[in-house]
Amino acid sequence: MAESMQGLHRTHRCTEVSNKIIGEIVTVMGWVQKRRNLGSLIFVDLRDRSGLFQLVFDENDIGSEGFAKAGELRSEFVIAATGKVEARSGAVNENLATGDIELRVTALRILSESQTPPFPIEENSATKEELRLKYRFLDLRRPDIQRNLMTKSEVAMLARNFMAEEGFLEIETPMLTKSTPEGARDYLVPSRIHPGSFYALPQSPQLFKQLLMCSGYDRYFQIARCFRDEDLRADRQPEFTQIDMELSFVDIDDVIDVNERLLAKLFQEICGVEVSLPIQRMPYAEAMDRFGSDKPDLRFGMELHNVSEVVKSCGFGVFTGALENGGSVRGLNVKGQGQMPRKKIDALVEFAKGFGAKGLAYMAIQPDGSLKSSFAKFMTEEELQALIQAMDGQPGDLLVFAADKNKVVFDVLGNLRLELAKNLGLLEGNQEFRFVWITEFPLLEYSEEQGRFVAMHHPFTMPMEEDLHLIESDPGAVRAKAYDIVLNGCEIGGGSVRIHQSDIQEQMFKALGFTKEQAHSQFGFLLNAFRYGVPPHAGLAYGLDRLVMLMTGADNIREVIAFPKVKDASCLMTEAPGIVEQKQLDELGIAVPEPETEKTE
RNA sequence: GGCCCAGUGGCUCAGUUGGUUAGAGCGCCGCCCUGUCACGGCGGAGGUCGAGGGUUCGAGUCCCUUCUGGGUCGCCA
Repeated sequence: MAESMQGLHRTHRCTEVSNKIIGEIVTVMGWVQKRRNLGSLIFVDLRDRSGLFQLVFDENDIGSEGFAKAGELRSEFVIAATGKVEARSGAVNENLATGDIELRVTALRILSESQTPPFPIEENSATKEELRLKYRFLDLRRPDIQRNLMTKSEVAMLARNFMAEEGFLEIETPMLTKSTPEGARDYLVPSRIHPGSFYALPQSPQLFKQLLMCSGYDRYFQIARCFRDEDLRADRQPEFTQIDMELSFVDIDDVIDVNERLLAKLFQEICGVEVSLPIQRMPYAEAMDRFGSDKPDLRFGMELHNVSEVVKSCGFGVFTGALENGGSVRGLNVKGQGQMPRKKIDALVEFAKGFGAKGLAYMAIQPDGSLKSSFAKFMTEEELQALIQAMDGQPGDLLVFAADKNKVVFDVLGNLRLELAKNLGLLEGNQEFRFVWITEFPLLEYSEEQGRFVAMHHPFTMPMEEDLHLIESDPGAVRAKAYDIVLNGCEIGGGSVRIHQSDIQEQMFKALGFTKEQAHSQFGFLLNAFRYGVPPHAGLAYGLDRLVMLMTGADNIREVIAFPKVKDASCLMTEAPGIVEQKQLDELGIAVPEPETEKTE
């Protein structure tokens, strides 16, 4: 039944036809969005990636055979229609870019028929994501997803052009590379030729781009696919794309400068937003202190107050206990929420417990100045008043406090701050794009699990010169020449100046508890390269998917990835990952344990 | 691995304290219709209520287990 398109040539996409070419004969091809059959007159909305265009079928124009064919059209049939562009004789459709014109069809070909799709192909789909992803090829026909992917393409194109103009070279790095145990879990690829040996898919091109600097390429960039075998989130997929760059003979300010101009360009072109430069910078310690987060959302206030000093000798054991254990007591002033019902406050306490808090102390200042509080009975009136003053509390405010180790306090209040902003609708209708560079990250953080310091960024991050002397005496206090670019509370990129001096690199490995042998077995090729003349270098990488997610206002990363994985890292459409044939396993020298059989108890 | 939410015709949902034959809108199929664009009119088909087990005279509804999808904590240098 499907017809050939032989002899036909598409002259226009749907919305490329305009009222400027009324009277011309055009051929359009696309999918049937909707048919409206009035008996002796049939309207069809034709869809392609550009939009919709109305076709009119009248037996007087197309003949009885053609008209009968038009009567058979159904949703998602692929057709070619040739005819004359006309101004609409009926009403104009204001909702359509092509709403004032239509095509009077004189020839129709059905290029492909379609079954009725399992869900409607339309904007703002209400369909369950599970079904959309199983039929992703249909879901991808929807205009909103098409716009997202077109935006992503545009961002990549703009970035490429910008980088080229700035003298960056686009150079590919391997997908089959070596596993390094630091960092995220690797996806492994077995080697057929070396049974028992494995490649790893790159978590980022980090080491290769540093080697390119050693090789004199000066300024490198790549739009690079990266892989991390960790659990998924709304903004995390196991494979994702970075805009990755590295520059030689630069320090922090040089990297920040070129990236601010890149961001300004992207947001100007894509979102029509003027990013005022320079972008604010905030040291990590300040971000934690004020917002409890290293990716603060600066679109609203509700900053943390450190009240440790005020409560250090009060009668409330939870507060003083936290301080005695080296922690702190900090609070949020939730303005005007002093009347929040107990039920909602309890929900906040539960929320806080999800981040490791043992509880959440609160104090609701009633409009008449009286207090409803979970801990007032442990404090004197003077202590309470001092605390309220330290929190800038006014009648009608709700004060919430976390007392614990600093990590927990920041975690709890940082997330509570975001949760409250969401609950109270503080960001509703906010169109702002609020950027901030977070700088001076700690170089190392102590891992309880591993019983040693681990690199916060990676082991090649340059310590700040003024902190170098602390690397042995107080490793946790050393700050790094690392920076993240944060947009509206979302980390969209990050990078660092790298170590290019072998003595500092050795100190770093020592601080990480690596022996020379371990360092060499893992990163020998890089350390080797560094013996042959290495320029000072630094770099940065953006999460392209996250960036586009924010630009398009999508609420999860799957909306900007053509073929994403679901929560358990499988693909509902292809059903990957899948079982492979024994022959393949044998060739790779891989033995797979029998699936566990039903336990009999 | 933990916690939370959801699952009822193709799609989106409603379904009361457990009580006849499980409903609606859209879609789909057929007939009619010359200016529709959420076309309209008439008629029709379509459901093991995610699965299994239990309680009960009786389960979409209550209990247990499990599957699927989502969110999140852990994890993500």
